[in-house]
Parts: sequence; C-alpha cells; structure tokens
Amino acid sequence: MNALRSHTCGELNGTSIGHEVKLMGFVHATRNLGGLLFIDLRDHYGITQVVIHPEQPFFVSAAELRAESVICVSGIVRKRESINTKIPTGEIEVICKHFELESTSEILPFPVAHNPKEESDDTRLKYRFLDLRTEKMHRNISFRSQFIHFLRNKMVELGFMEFQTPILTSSSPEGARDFLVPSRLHPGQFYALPQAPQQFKQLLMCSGFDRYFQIAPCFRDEDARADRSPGEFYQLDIEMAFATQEEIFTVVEKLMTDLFEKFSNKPILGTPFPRIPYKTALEKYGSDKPDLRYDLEMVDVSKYLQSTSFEIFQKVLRQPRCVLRAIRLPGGASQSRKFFDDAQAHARSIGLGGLPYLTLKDGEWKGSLLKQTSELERTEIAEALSIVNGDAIVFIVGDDSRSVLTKGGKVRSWLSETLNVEKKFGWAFCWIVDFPFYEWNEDNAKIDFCHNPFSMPQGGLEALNTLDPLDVLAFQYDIVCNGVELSSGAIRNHRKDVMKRAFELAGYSESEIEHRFPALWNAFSYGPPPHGGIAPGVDRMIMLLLDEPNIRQVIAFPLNQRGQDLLMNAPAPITDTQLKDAHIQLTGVSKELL
RNA sequence: GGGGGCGUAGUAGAGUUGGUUACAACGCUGGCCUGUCACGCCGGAGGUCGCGGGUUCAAGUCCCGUCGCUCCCGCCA
Repeated sequence: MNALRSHTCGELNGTSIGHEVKLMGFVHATRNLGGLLFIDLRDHYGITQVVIHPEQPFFVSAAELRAESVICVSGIVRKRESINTKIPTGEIEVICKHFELESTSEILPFPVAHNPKEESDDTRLKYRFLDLRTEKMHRNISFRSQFIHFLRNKMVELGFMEFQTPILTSSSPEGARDFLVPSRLHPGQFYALPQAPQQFKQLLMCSGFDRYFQIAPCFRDEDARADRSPGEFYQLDIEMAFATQEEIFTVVEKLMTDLFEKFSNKPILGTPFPRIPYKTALEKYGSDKPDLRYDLEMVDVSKYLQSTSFEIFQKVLRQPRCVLRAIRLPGGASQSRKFFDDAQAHARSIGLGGLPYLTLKDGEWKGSLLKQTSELERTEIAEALSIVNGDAIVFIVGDDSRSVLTKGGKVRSWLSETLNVEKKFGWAFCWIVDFPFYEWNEDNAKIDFCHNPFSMPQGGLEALNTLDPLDVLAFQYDIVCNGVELSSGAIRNHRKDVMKRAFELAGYSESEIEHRFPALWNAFSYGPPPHGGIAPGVDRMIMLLLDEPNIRQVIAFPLNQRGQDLLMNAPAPITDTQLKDAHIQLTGVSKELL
C-alpha cells in the first residue's frame, strides 16, 4: 500500500469501522442536503463517501467545493445508514473531523465524474490530464500497464533477454519516412529515429545472444489511421537465433495464448493457429488479414461457366488473369431487392463492374443472373457452394486477379457487416505464411521486394537461380487476429551469397547492399547464425483486448490525427539559436506561419 | 496528395418540407433542504449556429469556398 497515505479511497470496508483514517483525493461529487454535506472522494483506487456535519467550522467552505478539487480529510470510519451496493466501499463512510483544501479546480471543460459520451478529441487531448481521470481512461491505461508488465515477465519466463537499442540512429533507406534529428557536431548530417530496431536485433543475434526482446518504441513519419498512431508506437520486438519458422510460431502462440487468456474472457478459437498460405488467403478471403470468425468464403466457379452464354462472363473468361468467384449467403434469399441493389452499388463504388446474384427460394431460382445462367450451371455452382434452399449467391467477377480478389474481400466484409453475419465468439488467430518474395512494380517496370529484403527466400540460392522470381516464396509471415494484423515477421537471410543474389534480382549491386546496410553486411562475414523474429504491435493488442475502436483510447498522451500534441503544443517553432546550432536554415516557410 | 462525415451555450446533443423569441439535459449561478449517493426542488445567466460568400421576402437548415476535427484511400519494407 501507499506509504505516504494511511489509506486510499478504495480500500475501506466493514473491518475499518471505528478506525480513524486520513484520506486524500479528488472531489468526485458533492451532495449538499443543506444541513448535511456528502463528498464522494476519489483517488486511483476508488471512491469513499465523506460526511461533513454543519457544526464543523469548515462546513461552509467545503460546501462550496468544486468538482475535481483536491482535499485531505480525516475522521472516523462509520457504518452507513444505507448501504451503496454500487461501490466496494459502499458499506462505510468517513465522518469528517479535519478538513484541508489542497488545491482548487476551475470549472471543468467537460465532466470527469461520469464517463462522458464522447468529447471531441480536440478538447480531450488539450485537457488530457483530465480526460485520463475519467473512469474509462483510467481503466484503459491501468490495463496497459498490467498488460506490459505481464508481457515482460512472460518473455523472461520464456527465456528471452530484454535489450535497449539506440533511439538516435541512422536513416534506413528502406521503408517508411524517417523522423530526422539534425546533428550539431556534424553540420548537414542527420540522425534518424528507428522505424524498428530491425538491424540492431539482427546484430544482437550475430553477437551470440539467441533470444532478444524489447518493448520497442518505433518511429514512422506516416499518416494516421484509427488503429495506427501517427509518428510513434510500441512493438513487442522479438528475435531468435538458431530457430525455424515453426519454432518461432510455437513461442509466439504460447505468448499470445497466455496473454489473451489472462486479459480476456473470450476463448481462443483453434490452436495451434491455422497456417494459411498468402495465396489461399487472397483467393478465399480476398485479404491477407482475414477475419476467420465468419465464413462467406469466395469459391472459384469459373470451371462451371466455361460454356456460359452470358457475354460479360465470356469476355472475362478469355482473360488470362480472370476471376469468377462466388460467395454463399446463408439465408440470403430472404433479403430484399433493396439489399441486392445496395450490394451492387457498394461493389461498383469499390471498382467492381457489379455484383450479379442468384437466390434459391422454395426451390425456385431468381436474381439478376437467372436468365444468364443455365439450369445445369446453377446446379453445379449450387453443389460447389453447398447451397441449400433459402440461400443466395453473389458473384465476384473481373479480369485482374489480384485487385478483383481484394475487392471481393471488401465485398465479403461489407456483406458480413450489412447482414450482421454472426461471428464466432472469441479470438480467431491465424498465421499467413508463404508470402511472395518479390512483386512486380508497375510504375518502374521492375522487380521489387514484396516485404522485407532481409527475409530468407524459400529454397535459398537454388530457388533464386532457377525459379521465376515472382514465384519465389519467402519465409515471411503475418500473425492475424479477428481480421487485425498484429505483426509481420520473417526468418532472416543470413547468407551473404543468397542476399547478394536476392538483391541482384531486384536490381541492386553488392556495393549498394554494403553501402545501405554496412553493419549487417559486415556482421554476416563473421559467422552469422540463422535467425528470425516478429514484432507484434503492443497498442494494437491492447486495443483488441479492450475492444476499443481507436488507438488513442489506449495511449496516455497520443498525437492527434495530424500528428500534433495539443497538450504540449508540438510540433512547434524553435528559436534562431536552436536553428543555428542545428545548422538549419528554413526556406519556403514564411515567418507568419511560425 | 485525394475522398467521405461532422462542426449548434462550458460539455455532449435535438432542431421537421427553409418560416416568427434556437431547444431540453449536464455543468455554472441565486435560493430551499439532515441521509444523500450522477441527491432533489424553485429561479437565473449563458449562443455572431466554425468562418466567409451566395440563393431567397426569409438560412442553423439549401449552394459555393475556407478552416478545424474525424474516418478512409494513397502511404505504413
């Protein structure tokens, strides 16, 4: 317990009756009955009712207390005349004998005592210290603390060592936009804040440590999303040497299972977590982060429509990258015409040509595709999709496989939301594996790394030398939970010969690798161990567990959408002296803007 | 960089097909009240409806622009 205070506002109960106690806290609410004053006194631990009788000399000043002022009271704990069952201390109250006003509060910009519906984020962020006093935010941030504490202990328990890696480091030529810090000692040169400790953790593996973790701050100068904090965020950064992909999966599954079982009442759906090849995920769910809590899978029906009389289908089927897929809507035949019109409109809005459909009701087919399909085609498709009476089928059609499948994925999630499709209760984890190593960059008409250039290609040097580069797969994986991507990871490429060839195929020479990744390239000359890792987003996991739609709800002092800190007023102009020290001259920024 | 949504007392909201003095709640404020617990009751103050322009006899409402917030696309190896 807190050594500074004899008691907190959350701990008194029936066993305290008769004791003299001292309490300090915020004025949560006052109830002035004229001849009797009640104060709900709140601190981090709870709320205790304080009673002030009119004969006390401080009665008048106490009656004028404004919410959120801080007071110190002492008195005798007494059993209440009527018990409040809503709070843990509801059995008792403190009869105030001594009263001291520690500090006063201005009129509040928004209510703190009862959780506001939703203040605009502007107001909340400007008064974040007050916002954090609300029960909900206090709970969220406390949860975060417990979560990280557990995480840290669990990692140590699993045999990992915690490290700290530099915050001032060098700009990484790959990936996101860097945050830059000008060097005073080296005019014209810049540090960069790490986008992730990627190279450091690999260097640690090369240093003979074999189980690294860090609750690592990562900095990326990219735009925000509801689930993506602008500027900075935390990852549980993990790296293991001498480990295979499956061994990493085993550790991470253990970690996730323990975490989610500890911090949630929902069950984990399916262990070990299903492994879904990237290609399969795209073809069935139209996404590399599928929500497996519901079905609505896309099924390839092109083979049943080879001799279709429908011109649009004929045209698509002649294309080499055609897509003709169908989704079964259980019970969909009872949906209104308006629903199918809306679905059509939505499909068009995301760039599909339309969303043709069929329904089977009372054994009779209907729908926009009725006249375009034959009885045989319908029967075969129905069989392939296990259609039963009362179902509907929608068709995803197009001639550019990857983009059409992705759009199909959007249709799939739209359907699930619009139809309010029942989702399984719990956490549906899965691994997406076998990502392609390279992709075709349309803009530059060249081969690019699909994800991490440090990943090991499956099949090693031989695969790089013999396969079409676009067919090479990587030991690269994502972990996904309920449609949320928690992390990417990979088995790294620790072989210089393989790395040289891998970069060569993407158009980079050996000297370029050496120049861009000097530390790793050098370290890989001295017996680098095979290694791999992953880095689940800490904020994301907390969001999921708390079922919060916005990442700001789980971060004490978040930036707003535009990357500003309204509390600290950042970013902000700096003085001329500071600019001079940093050897920076501002151009294109008018003084008025500053 | 692009698109959508929103912007009305301190706060979060309602405001109909454009129509007279812009609502009720919480907070604030004056008064009453000795068992409340988000106390209650009676009264009061508080607004250039983000800002600018337009349409109209008439604009919180419709249109255009702009600023702010937010969500999405791009981006995030």
